[in-house]
Amino acid sequence: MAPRPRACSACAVRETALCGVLNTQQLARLNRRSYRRLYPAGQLIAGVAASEDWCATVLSGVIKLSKTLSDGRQQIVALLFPGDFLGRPYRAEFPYTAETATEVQLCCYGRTYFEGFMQERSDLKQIFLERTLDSVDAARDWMLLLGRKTAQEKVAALLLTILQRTSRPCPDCEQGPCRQLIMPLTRTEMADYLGLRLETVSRQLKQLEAIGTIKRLDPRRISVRDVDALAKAASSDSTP
Amino acid sequence: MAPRPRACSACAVRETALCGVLNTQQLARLNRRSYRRLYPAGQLIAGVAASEDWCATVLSGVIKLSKTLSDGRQQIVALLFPGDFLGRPYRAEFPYTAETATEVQLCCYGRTYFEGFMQERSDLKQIFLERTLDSVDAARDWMLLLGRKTAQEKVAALLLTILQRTSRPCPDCEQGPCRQLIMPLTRTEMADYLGLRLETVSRQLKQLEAIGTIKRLDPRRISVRDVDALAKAASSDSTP
DNA sequence: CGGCCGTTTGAGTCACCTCAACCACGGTGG
DNA sequence: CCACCGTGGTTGAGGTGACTCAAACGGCCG
Repeated sequence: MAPRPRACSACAVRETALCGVLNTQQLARLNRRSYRRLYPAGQLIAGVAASEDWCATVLSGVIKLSKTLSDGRQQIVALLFPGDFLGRPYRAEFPYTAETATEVQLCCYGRTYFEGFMQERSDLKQIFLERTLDSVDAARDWMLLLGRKTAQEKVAALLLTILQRTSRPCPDCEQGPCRQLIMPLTRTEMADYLGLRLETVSRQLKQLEAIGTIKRLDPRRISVRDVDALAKAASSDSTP
Repeated sequence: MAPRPRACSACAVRETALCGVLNTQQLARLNRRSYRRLYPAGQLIAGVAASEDWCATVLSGVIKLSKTLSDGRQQIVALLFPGDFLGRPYRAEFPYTAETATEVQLCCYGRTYFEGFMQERSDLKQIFLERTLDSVDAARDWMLLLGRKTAQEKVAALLLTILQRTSRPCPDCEQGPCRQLIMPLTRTEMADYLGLRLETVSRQLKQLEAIGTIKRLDPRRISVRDVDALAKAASSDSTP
């Protein structure tokens, strides 16, 4: 459940994670206070009730952050991919529910220790700040989607996001406009992220397939025949 | 258009703004490099095309940040009230459209100067970071509203937000459960913030009045008869 | 084989949108 | 002083995109 830390130099997210700015010596210090955790898919990581005194870097897998209304209505407010940061520094309570969408591996640190480390290493804090600013932008982009886009555009936009965050070449047709993606979310989760019902998501996927933009290989695997058409279907905002 | 700076000690947002953490000496230094701007209501402050090299603290009034799709669909992604920060440090492009909802007074600084000042005064940067983290939370709260709440709940939630951010005692009935608010937004703007149409906003306001939760004094002035009922109508999230 | 889970598909409904008329208010100019 | 607009808000009638309910499908596992 908590394997011993391994060398940061061999870390899968060495360049993309926050700690990418640290030199080897600083990295070694942080490493000594870090520990790994492995969660199966569909597991609660951090709730709201429990005050969370730790934070982490995602090494592998996908985490969903969600908020729930008292009557059960749920909204996924963010997805965390490898290299992303999980936690809420400077605050004991974590204001979301964090659950694994797939199997997830984390590199964890104590929250206050990490805060102290940021205080010392101002460049780390700087990167953290810039990432937080990016999170604001991402959340606001998604607000535009939730408030103003049609079901069709929402589903297309989600496919695009997944494609960008987990780019992998399509085994059939190397490079070119065709790409394959593996959806880390169930239909219900996709709906909870898009502010839709699962049936609507399913129907929109069918329609995107009907117009030739994508092809469903199986419920989880989707081949994007035409990335440009998908981007057009998503009305990727330009904010001119 | 750009009155000379005045003493920070007499500033209306002295305690609530970012610069509240600075001591008088540091404040004086920042003050020397700041200048004020006054905008009438309904004015474009900062666009997307123009690279913005300045940022500011809101002294008075309300600013809306919005994003627009190429076909004109618009979503307001945030409202800025007195004491709030406007701008995007560490980036030349400002990713939103900023417009005044009411008359607005700003205290402006050069963007790179402000960045340098944050670098020196790490406690300023700290506060800025914590505010940015709060912005993420606020945006995600609104995502829940946009994705999962009904028109009725959305309108109620907006009234609550305005009430909280611009609390003023009701002239008729001092304290008690009754409060009055002055809506800084038009119906169209309310709709753009809530992901609705203006007609729907108008109808929901009527219905909230019909059930006795609010009373419309005139289009801009609303008396909240029962704040608890309004909070209930808004399904204020608990995330249990 | 049988049950379960996630997904798909269909039919009917409804909350919100669209279109359109009307109203109240404030400014302008004859 | 009043006729004339223009703007923002309200109200009504009708339409529709997404939801609701329900059934059937397919893969997986015991």
